[in-house]
Amino acid sequence: MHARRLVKRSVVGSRVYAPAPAGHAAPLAGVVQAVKQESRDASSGHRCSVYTVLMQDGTVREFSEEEIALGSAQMAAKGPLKSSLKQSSCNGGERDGQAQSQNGVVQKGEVTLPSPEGGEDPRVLEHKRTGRALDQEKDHTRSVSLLEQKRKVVSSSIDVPHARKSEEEVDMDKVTAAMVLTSLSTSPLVRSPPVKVSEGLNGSWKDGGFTPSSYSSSGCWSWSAPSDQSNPSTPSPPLSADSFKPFRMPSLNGPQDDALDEQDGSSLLFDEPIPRKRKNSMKVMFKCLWKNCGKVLSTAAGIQRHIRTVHLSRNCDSECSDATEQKRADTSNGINGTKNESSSTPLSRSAPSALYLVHTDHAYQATAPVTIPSTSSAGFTPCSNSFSISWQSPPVTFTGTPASPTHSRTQGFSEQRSQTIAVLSSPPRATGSLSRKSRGEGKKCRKVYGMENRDMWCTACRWKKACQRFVD
DNA sequence: TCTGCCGGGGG
DNA sequence: CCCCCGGCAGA
Repeated sequence: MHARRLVKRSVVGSRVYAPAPAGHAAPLAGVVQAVKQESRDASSGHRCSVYTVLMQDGTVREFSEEEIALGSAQMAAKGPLKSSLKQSSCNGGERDGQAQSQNGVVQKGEVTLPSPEGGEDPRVLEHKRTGRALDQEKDHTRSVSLLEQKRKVVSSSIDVPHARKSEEEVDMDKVTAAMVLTSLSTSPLVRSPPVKVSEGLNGSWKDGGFTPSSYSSSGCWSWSAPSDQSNPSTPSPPLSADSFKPFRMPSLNGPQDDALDEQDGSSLLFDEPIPRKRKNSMKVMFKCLWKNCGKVLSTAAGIQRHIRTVHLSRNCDSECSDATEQKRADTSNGINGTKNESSSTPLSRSAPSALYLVHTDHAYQATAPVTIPSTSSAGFTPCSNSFSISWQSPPVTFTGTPASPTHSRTQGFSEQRSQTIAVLSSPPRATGSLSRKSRGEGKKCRKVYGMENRDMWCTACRWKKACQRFVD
């Protein structure tokens, strides 16, 4: 991912020549605005990229890599981009390109250290070429070698955009403006300002400092809608795909981007308000993400009722007796469902849903349980002045340290991804001395998935322990 | 006999 | 700590 971004970054902003549209004789020049990777064949590493190009005439078009390369070929003198594109993908034959782009996994050494081979870091070359192109176009007077030097310094650490920026500033004015326009017109997402993870999360989520009351004095973890005035230091529910990431970080072993990549559907399983886009222009809706449901309601109460009645078949507001409730949900949800109920059933009022996606199937896999104090009422609770939602927490035992690096060991099991940290507070089963726990009669992983799908079993089942997924 | 899972053990 | 598995015991 790093690598992919790297390459993209090096292409974005470059001037390219796209094939002439019908009726035009000459290729059109444009500026690359964005690169999309389209993986065609994961096994062979063959990838194709789609380049969004802002054309001379102001239109934005998308070209496949071949097209752009062709465009470049037509303007033989302007080779630079082609060469840099080559690195980025499609011709997966090149070992370098492959190593960098495949699987989105980055071998740190490869990327951050200067290339061992006598020559230059591929990126240096690429950059040099790009730089030359710019020279041609804008009479850039910087010498290539200086650039190279600079580049090498940078490449010995993490490649960061500003290194490039400093050297292309002039050009970037124009390009940046174009990019902004383009992204505004094409991107469905509103880039929300980066959340201060360190303040918002480290302080309270990690290190056992996790306290339900640390977010607001009212005890409600809340956000207001639609005026979006969330307290900067208060983790708010996910606003966009982007804003998901900071929240997930702590639970996903820090800066591993590939870990982030894995997150996707699983993080969307909550009845979260559908991302609000712009101030005053969006209505907050709640979508039921219960398997095969997807009902959308406009109020939290509505969705709450919906879940209770439709999915949980119950009307009680009372003591949603955590454990049993959770078990029920577990049972009816199957693999992916365990998270749904974290919204329908109180899980943790101060837990931003997105953060607690990782859950361990079994208590004994976790460390340092933290007990969340119980509160009486359940479900969504409107707070006083602004519309808000809170997850009231039943006596839930949080097993596992949310931010523990060791906890997020990658195991490659799909199940792991769909786990949620919050595990039921199983009322201490078989309290000590007592005899063997009576056999649960519910379906267990073994029954459900069968021996052939052992991979899909919960960890406990795999270990022949008491099933944690289909708890009776 | 099948199946859940406890307890023990290997790495 | 993670994981596997022998073997017990309930269905």
